[in-house]
Amino acid sequence: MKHITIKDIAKKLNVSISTVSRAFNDKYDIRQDTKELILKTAKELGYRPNPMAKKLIQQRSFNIGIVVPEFEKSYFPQVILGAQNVLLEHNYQVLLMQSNESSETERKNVETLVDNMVDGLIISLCSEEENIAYYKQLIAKGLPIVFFNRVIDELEATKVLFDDYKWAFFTTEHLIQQGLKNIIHIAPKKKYSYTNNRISGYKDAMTKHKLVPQKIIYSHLTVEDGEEIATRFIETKNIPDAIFSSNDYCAIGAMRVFKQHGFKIPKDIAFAGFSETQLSEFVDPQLTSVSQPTKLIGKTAAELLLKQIDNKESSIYQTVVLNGNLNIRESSMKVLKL
Amino acid sequence: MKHITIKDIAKKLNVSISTVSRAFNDKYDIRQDTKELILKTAKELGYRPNPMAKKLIQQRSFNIGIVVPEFEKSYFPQVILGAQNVLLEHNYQVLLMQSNESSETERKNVETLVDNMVDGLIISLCSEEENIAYYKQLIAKGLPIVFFNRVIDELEATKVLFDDYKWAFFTTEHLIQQGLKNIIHIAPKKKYSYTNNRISGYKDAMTKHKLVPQKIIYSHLTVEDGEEIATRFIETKNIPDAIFSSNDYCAIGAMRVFKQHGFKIPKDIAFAGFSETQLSEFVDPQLTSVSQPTKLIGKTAAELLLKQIDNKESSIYQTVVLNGNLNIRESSMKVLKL
DNA sequence: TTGTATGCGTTATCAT
DNA sequence: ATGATAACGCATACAA
Repeated sequence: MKHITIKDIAKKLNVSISTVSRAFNDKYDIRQDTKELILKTAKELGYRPNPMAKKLIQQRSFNIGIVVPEFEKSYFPQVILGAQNVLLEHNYQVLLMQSNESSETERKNVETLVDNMVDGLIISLCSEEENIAYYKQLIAKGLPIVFFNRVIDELEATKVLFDDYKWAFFTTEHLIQQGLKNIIHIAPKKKYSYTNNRISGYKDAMTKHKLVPQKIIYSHLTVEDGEEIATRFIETKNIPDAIFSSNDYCAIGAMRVFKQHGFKIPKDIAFAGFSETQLSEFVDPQLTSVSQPTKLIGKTAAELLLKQIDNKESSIYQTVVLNGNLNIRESSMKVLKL
Repeated sequence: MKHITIKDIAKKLNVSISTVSRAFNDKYDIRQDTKELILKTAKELGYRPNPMAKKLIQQRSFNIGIVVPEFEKSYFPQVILGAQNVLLEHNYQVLLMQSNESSETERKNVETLVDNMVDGLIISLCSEEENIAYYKQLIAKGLPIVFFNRVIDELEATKVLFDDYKWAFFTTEHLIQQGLKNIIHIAPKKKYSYTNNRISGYKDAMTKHKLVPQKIIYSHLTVEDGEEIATRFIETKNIPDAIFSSNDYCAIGAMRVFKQHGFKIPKDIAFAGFSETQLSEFVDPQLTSVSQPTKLIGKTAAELLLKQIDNKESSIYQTVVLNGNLNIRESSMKVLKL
C-alpha cells in the first residue's frame, strides 16, 4: 500500500517538490512544458494526492456530511440522493452516517464528521432535545449546517421543511369532502416539530367544517400499532368513518385488520396516510397519502449548504418550506356516506 | 472553527507536546498525575484529536468504507446496518457511499475512500466487468476488501454470498409441489454471478420433476416490466401455471395486471418472488418470496473484514455462503391443479 | 519520566 | 520560473 507522493515525482524528474505541487495548483507560475511533464509522469506513476495532507494544511476537506436517523423507510435514501447529486456536481464528496434513531450515535456521527473537517453538514435529527447545545456551538463556530425534516424550532439555523400543517389540513378536508365525519387522526408519540403542525392541520380542517369532537390517538406508528388500534375499534364496535394516520405503515396495519374482519374499504371505513412510502401504491386498496418532494428536499438542502459555505460572512439563516402532493387513491375515494 | 491542539494544552500546562501526546496513548511511560492533569485540562478545553494528523502519521484511519450500487430498494440499508453494528463495536467509523448503479461513480467512490485511507472496504458491485483490474490492484496492494451479493467470480477475494441456486431450486420445487407444471422464470437481463445460479436452480428443479420445456424471460425486473410481461401473456391467451420472478417488483407488477383482468391468484396463476422486499407482505395476495438474511450478510462481511485487517500477513480469501428462507404466502399456496 | 527532534504529504512563504 | 523551508497536528525514536 505504498503511495506515490510528490516527492517521488520530484526525485524522478530532478525538480523540487514545490514545483511538482505547483503543477497541480494552477494558481502559481510554472512553465507550461515542465507542468505538462510533471502531470504526465504523475499519471504514469499513478500518483494520487493525499487528501489527509491537503486537509491538514488547508483546514477544509471538500467533504459534506449527511446524518439521518435511519434509512430503511424509503424517505431518507431519496433525500440523500437528491443532495448527493448537487454536491457531486460541485466536487464535494458526501459522507453518509446514520444514527439509528439514537441521539448518542447522532452526536458521535457529527463529531466524527467535524473531526474529519467536513465543510458542512446536512442533518435530520433523532430527537429535538438532546444535542441542542452542541449544535448551537457548532453553528456559533461558523460551521455551515442545514437541518431538514426533523428540526429544532428554537434553533437559529438554515432549515428545509415541509408544510405539514397545510397537507394535513388538505388531507383531512379531502376526507370530509368524501362525506366522512367521524375522522380519527393517529399522531406520533415522539414529538417532532411537524407532529403539532399535522395535528393543527387536522384540527383546523375539522373545526372549519364544524366537526367536533376530534379524536387523536398517539402511537409509535408501526404496522403492529395500526393493527392493534384497528382491533380495539372493532372490539368496541366503535367504527370511525375514516382514519388519517401520520404515516403509511400504521394506516396499512389498520387497513389489514379491518379487511380481515370483512370491512369494505373505503365504503365501511376510509384511510389516508402521510409521507408516502412505496407501499401506498401496492397495498390493496391503494392508500391515499401525502407525498413529500424527497429529492427536492435533498437538492434544496444541498444548495442552501453550498450557498452558506460560499458566503461565510453573512450568517442569515433561511427556512425553505416545500410543497407536496396529496395522492388520492382507492382507500378514500368516492365514499359519500349520507 | 479554531481547534484546540495538543500544543495549546502543552503551553497551558508548561509541558512538552510529546508529554501531552503520551497522555492519550497509554502505551508510553508517563507519571499518573501528569497524565490525569493533562486529560482533565484537555477535557476542559474541549480538545479533540485531529484525525487527519493522526491518519497522516499512522497511515490508518479506523474508517471502513461501504460502497453499494443503491439503497432505495430496502435490501442494502439492512446489510449496511448489520455491518455498521459490528464495526462500531470495534471502534471503526463507517463511511457510506452509493454508486447509483454506475461503475464510474463506483470507481470514484472507492478512490475517495482509498485516498482517505480507509482500513478496509465492503463492496457490492454495480457491474462485474468494469473495475476488475482496479480491484485486483487494490487487493494486491494488501487493502482488505470484502465483496458481497454482487461479486466477480474470477476475482480472488473474500466474499459473502447467498445460495441462490439452492433457493431458486427450492422455490421452483415448491411451485411444482403445488401441482403446477408450466412454470416461467423471469431472470435479470444484466448478468450477475447470481443470475446463472438462480437460472440453474430453476432448471434443475424442473428437470428433476421431468418438466420440460422450461421457459426463461429476460427482463430488467421493474414493476413496469412485470406488467408488460403479464399483458403479453394475456394477449396471446397463453397463461402459464406460475411465474417465478428473480425479484419481487416484477412479480408484483405482473400480479397486478393479472388481477385487473380478473384472474384469481393463485388459482388461475401462481407467483413467487426473490430476495424479499417489504412489499411481499403487503400486496394482495401476499407474495411468496425468498428472503435473504440481510443483516447477517452485513454482519458477516464486517466480521470477515475485521479478521482480514487483523492478520494482514495471511491472505487466505474465504467465501461464506449464507442461508435464506422461502416464505410461502398466499400467492402460491394450495393450488393443486390436477 | 520527560523533552527534543523528525517525519507523515501537502501547501505556502520566502528566497533565488 | 524554480528551490528551500516552514508550517498543519500528531506520534515516536532518541536523548536527557
